Amino acid sequence: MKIGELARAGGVGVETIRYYQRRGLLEEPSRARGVRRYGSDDVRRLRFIRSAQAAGFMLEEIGELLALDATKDRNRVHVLATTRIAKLDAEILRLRASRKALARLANDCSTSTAGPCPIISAFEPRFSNEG
Amino acid sequence: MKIGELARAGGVGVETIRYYQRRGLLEEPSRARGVRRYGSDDVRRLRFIRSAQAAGFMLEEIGELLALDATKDRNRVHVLATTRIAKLDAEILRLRASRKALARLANDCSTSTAGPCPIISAFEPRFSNEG
DNA sequence: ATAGGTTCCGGACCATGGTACGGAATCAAG
DNA sequence: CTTGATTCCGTACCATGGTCCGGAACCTAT
Repeated sequence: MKIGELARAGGVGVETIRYYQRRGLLEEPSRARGVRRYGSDDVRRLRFIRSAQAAGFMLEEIGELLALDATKDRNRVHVLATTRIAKLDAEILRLRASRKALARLANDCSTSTAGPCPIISAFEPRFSNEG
Repeated sequence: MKIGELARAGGVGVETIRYYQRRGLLEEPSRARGVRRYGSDDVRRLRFIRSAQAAGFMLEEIGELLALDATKDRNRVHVLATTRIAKLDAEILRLRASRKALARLANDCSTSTAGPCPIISAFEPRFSNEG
């Protein structure tokens, strides 16, 4: 299996494989006359990376997950997961607050057809504070 | 008012002001012997930028908002806002999906104390597919 | 006048996760 | 054996929003 096949198997680009190797997420495989040869382990590892990414882990954390032992290092894995959940929660709250404020403004903008745009006005201390 | 005072008034760093000027978000103010002098308009504009950022707009969009007229360009503002809301919604859904999957795994990890870590296993096609 | 704090400026650098480039070598098919 | 696709490699570049650097000029207080 050459790099292009691995990339297709994992749904990523060739450059991404090479990037993961530089990052240490994928090992440098054996080579036949200079050309890297991969096996099913590499496909699994690549899919692990994509799964963990989908769960919100950063590549650096994924590197640590890959280095851990599923049987021995459960505590550490659990810490990584709960930390990541906390970060996801914080980010979701932030986005929801933005969403809410913006939705209200957009609604005001639709209902009131005269005067200055409420969205612009809301951002302008000139209108809301100074008069 | 010099750049440092403006920065403090807006709760940002001096470099951020200069960056916004490079980006065209803040105008280059008049100068006294080479030193930029700012007024309350600049503080308002800076606060506008921070407010719009808090609502999830990117700097490029904020540049457009700043160039628009609150009275004439209501339609355009409304489009920018609803587009931004859609992007926020998509991002929130993505994060919530990650959050949900990860929370379930972390819970499994807490409840089952034997065997391989469910979080690692969930990412490993080896465990879930191949046996 | 002089010391210390600010400002000015372009350009480099940070995180994050890739993507693109260009020339050489190698691989697979005819 | 030739042709065209693929691989290899280091390096530069992309988006996004800044942050830092270093040396020169300026500003303020004493």
